[in-house]
Amino acid sequence: MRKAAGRTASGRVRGETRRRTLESARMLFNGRGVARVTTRLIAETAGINEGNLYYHFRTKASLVVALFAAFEEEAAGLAAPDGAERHELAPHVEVLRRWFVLTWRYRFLFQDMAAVQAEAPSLRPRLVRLSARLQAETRRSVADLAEAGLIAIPPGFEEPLLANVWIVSSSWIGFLVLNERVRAVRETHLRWGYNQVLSLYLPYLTEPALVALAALPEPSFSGEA
Amino acid sequence: MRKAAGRTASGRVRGETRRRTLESARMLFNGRGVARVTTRLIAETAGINEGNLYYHFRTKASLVVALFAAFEEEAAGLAAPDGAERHELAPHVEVLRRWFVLTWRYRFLFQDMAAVQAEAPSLRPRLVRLSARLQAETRRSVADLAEAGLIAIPPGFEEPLLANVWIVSSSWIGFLVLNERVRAVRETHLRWGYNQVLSLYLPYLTEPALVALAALPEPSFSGEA
DNA sequence: GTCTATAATCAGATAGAC
DNA sequence: GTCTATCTGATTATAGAC
Repeated sequence: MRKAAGRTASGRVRGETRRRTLESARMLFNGRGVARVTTRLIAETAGINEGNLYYHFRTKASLVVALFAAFEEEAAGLAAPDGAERHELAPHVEVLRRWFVLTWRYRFLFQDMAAVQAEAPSLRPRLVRLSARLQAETRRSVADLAEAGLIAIPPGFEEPLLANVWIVSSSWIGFLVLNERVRAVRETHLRWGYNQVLSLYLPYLTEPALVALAALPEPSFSGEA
Repeated sequence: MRKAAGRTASGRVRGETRRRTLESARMLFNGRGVARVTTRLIAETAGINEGNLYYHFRTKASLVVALFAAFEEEAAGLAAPDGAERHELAPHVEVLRRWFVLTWRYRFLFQDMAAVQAEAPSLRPRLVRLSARLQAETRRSVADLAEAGLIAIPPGFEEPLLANVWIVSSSWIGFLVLNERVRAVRETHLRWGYNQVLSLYLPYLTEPALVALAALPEPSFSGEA
């Protein structure tokens, strides 16, 4: 029997095991936190043997690193609006929405940041850089909106606002998990978090911005696991 | 040689070992997270043997539970202003300050909530209750201030604000740890977090409240470990 | 109450056959 | 690439002498 193209000796699609392992790890990390997920469980969930897992990932930390790299790559595509769009509200809001969908898929990175750094200390500078980049882009967004007369932030209020945006963006899930009995978080929850962040900006939006915001269609948070 | 009153056969003050063990555990948990602190390290820090630690605390979880109980007890003393004070700004702000000092001492409970619940699942309902109680008191504070004309929150803005107050109050430390190289956090940091929470209220304070706030003396966050 | 073993468990990781 | 078998080390916890 001839080997099909792109398949291994055991008949699997090349790269499939690696992909499935990462996917299992991501979902398990999201659900129970990095520290409480064993390589055994990841292998089991991926339908492979633990020894095989270690063939693809020589350490548990390298799994975490690989997932972070995937997140980083997706996050790189999330730039603040440019050109003509800079002075409109909608594109800025859209970036926020996309950021929420992305961070949701990798929520363990934010909910469980301490465990992530304990497991893979080498990620620290990359986490710091990511956070810095995103805060810088948020700052630019706000500046763009201010230029366009869509937001008006009194002097001295901007820095605390930006910090709170980051804090709420990365910690709202913990609130839900504690306060509601949220096990499987769904579209409603994602929308809830998004609205929490929006509510931070609300007091500073000008009348035209509020009108534009009300006119926007409800954002979609199509339910990814 | 006669045994001094209140001392054990080995000459220690009664209850001392237990107290020192708890204190060591609290500081280690604050510094490195519950999951990364071993009973060995706690015993070492407390200057006792590991076997001895297990004489005082039969499980690691019971250490966590004991610390939570201590926190709960201190938190019970933190009630929202009552009587005539209800309609003044200062007492409400003072409660916020005291809350910050307290949560600082037990910050591992908030920074590391997942690990706490993993270690001592029985704490879950107590954590939920505590969170509910504090949110209810915040809600009452806001209602009192609104009655007194010190704060004016548009309809629909209150619930998101209250949630954000909780989120920022319990997650601001994570922001600092990621963004600054904060190892030993000090008075400045505590004040920073306090100001972050205050900044959430700021857009809704009325003119008299802003005047009263400006007149208040700088709050003190005397440096506890 | 405090110590010195030591047990029991379990996670991460490796060796080598297939 | 995948599996079986096994090692190593760390960590919680216990038994029993002092």
